[in-house]
Order: sequence, then structure tokens, then C-alpha cells
Amino acid sequence: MERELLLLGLLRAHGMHGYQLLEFVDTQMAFCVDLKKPTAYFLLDKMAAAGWISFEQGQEGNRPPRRVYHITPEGEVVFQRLLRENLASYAPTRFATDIGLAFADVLSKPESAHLLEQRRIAVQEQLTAAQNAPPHPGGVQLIIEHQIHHLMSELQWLNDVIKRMQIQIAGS
Amino acid sequence: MERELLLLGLLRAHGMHGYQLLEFVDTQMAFCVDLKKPTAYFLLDKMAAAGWISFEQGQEGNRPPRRVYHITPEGEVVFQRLLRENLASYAPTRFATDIGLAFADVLSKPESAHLLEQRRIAVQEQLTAAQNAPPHPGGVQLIIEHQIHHLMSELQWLNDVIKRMQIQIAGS
DNA sequence: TCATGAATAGTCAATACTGACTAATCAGTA
DNA sequence: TACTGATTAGTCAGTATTGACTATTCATGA
Repeated sequence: MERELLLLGLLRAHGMHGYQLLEFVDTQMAFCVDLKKPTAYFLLDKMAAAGWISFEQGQEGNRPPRRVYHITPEGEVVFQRLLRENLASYAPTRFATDIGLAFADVLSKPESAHLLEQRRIAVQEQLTAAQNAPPHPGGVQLIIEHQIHHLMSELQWLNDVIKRMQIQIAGS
Repeated sequence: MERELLLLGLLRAHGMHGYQLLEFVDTQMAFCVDLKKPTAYFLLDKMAAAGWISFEQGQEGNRPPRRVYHITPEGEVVFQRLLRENLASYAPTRFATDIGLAFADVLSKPESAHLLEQRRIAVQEQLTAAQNAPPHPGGVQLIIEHQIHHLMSELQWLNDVIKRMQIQIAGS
């Protein structure tokens, strides 16, 4: 339900139409949520059907009419529940890139080490990007800090694994 | 493609039927992959259609016949490609539990701090479970070590955030 | 003024994933 | 032996997600 939480949270600020929501998520929160356009509209439809949000046809200038969504009182109740559930829990993190590690011994140690060095560069790049991100509004800043903390931890771990592999190479 | 990588990697060891694959993933790798039964059969069908794996009807005792899957030479080529791609790259991690942070200021600081303390307990429990996991075969052990490293880093960060909130409460 | 490309706003068919179900066999036991 | 619950093996209908597409408006500059 984290995307529902996100959309409800954004709509609490003020009514928005689908594209506006999408744009905000894409530009301000791309690093922590992946929300595609059809998924967003699907979720909006679903939440409207559930009565968590309402919408009216809005017209602006000559543009084609569009749905402007608002959070309903029931939606606000759901938002608060989802928020509390979210803050109190921790969903175990699955790293997609971990599966390769299970089979790293299929390749030679030097090749594995070399490939993981490329991975290290990728992590380093993401870290630099996060550190150079312009300040974001309110709580989003907290998420960026989390990302930075996490990426630094990943870098440290990767360095450790690579070092261990190199010792094994030297010792063989 | 990380699930394809996983299934191919497991089938490299020896031919297996769907249920066997599922069972291994469920018992040995549940903490790092989430693979539901219908998804597994779906992927096996798809990979068989692509020629990455083959199967024959196997019979054992009086049990109903079942498909025993084997990796093909083309499948081995794909496996090696996917493995190298996986090791060399780093998919940015999205933490589902981060979204709540963006809206934490909706609640009072004491309540937020209290909820995050519950989250800390959840993280701590997962850490203890990972630390007490029996030794796993080969590369899977590496993934467990990664999880432990990550959970310790999460704990440290959470402690820091909670502490900051408590200072803000005291100072207000 | 009238192409041209970017921005706006959204839809749709196809793919991927899951919860809930079926159905057979086996192991234990009353 | 006949019943019960666990294990094995898989399917299917419904839900979720996505890539690719449509269609309008706006800005611009030749």
C-alpha cells in the first residue's frame, strides 16, 4: 500500500490531476519510488472507487477537461492508518543484485572481482548523485539522507567483499 | 531478469521439477527472493519456450507424472551473460518503508518517534534472525552476510533519526 | 501563418504476478 | 481398512503493471 500512501499524502496538500501527481513523483521522488503513468491512473481509479478520493472535471483555458482529485474524509482516515502502519514496520529489503552473488563462484575469482569493481563504480555514481541532489521539501530530505547512508554502507561492504576475493586470489 | 538468473543457476546443478525448485528457494533463499508458485511455473514455461531450458516427463513410483527441467546450452550462455550483467551493475534500492518518512511530520514528533521505535524493534528482530541463520551453501552465505551488514546499517540510521527527533521534542 | 517539436493528459492491449483452488498420493492411526 | 491430515504438483481466474500509442495544446521561429 505504499503507493496509495504516497498519492493520498500528496493529495492532502491540495487537489491535483493525474499528470501533476505523476510529475511531482517523477521529478522529486524518482530515487525512492517507481510509479509509471498507467499504474498511477489505475491506483487513482481504484481509490476513487473505494471512496478514498473524489474528483471533478476541471477545465483550464482551452485545454481538454481533466479530472482533479481530492482526498475525502474517509481517505484521510486511511492515510493516517497507512502512515502509522508504515512508520511502525520494516519490510525486509530484497536486493535484486544479490542473486548474482549466490553464483559468483561460477566465474574465476579475478573476473568476479573485476565485475564487482564495476558494480562499485555504479554505487559510487549513485552516491555522488544523491549527495549532489538539491535540497528537497520537508520529509523527502530525510529519504535522501537515508539513501546516502545506505549507499555508503553498500560501498563499504562491496569494498570488503572485493578485498576478500583479492586476498583469495593472492593466496592461491 | 534476476529470477531467470536464479532458476537457471539452480538448474545448472542438476535437473529439477518445478516443485523442487520452489522448495529450495522457499527454504534456503526466502530472505532474499520472493518467488510465488504460479510465477515460478510461468517463468519455467517462458524459458522453455525461449529454449533456455528443456524438460521431459518424469515418473517416480505411483506419483503423477511431472516435468523435469534441464538447462540447455543456450540457457547456459544466457546464464553467463545474466550473471556478468548482474555482478557488474547496481540496481538502486527502493525502500518501501521510506515513503512514510516523507509524511512523518503529519504526526506529532513524540508519536513519530514512538512508531519508529517499533520499527527499530522489527529491524532488530530481522537482524537477530539473520545472525542465527544456520550456515547456507556456497554463495548464499555471502547474501546472508550482506543482509546482516545492511540491517546493522539500518539500525544505526534509525537510531540516529529517532535520537534527532527526541532532541527536537526536548528543545520545543 | 504555419510547420515543428515539446509539453500535457490520458488510454489500451499485452504482460506479469498472485490468491485461491484442485487433485493425487502418502503416512499415521484407530 | 478406512479416515485424517500433511505433502506433492500444478492450474486458473482475477489483479497489477507496463510499453506503446493517441490526441490535444502550446511555444518558436522561418
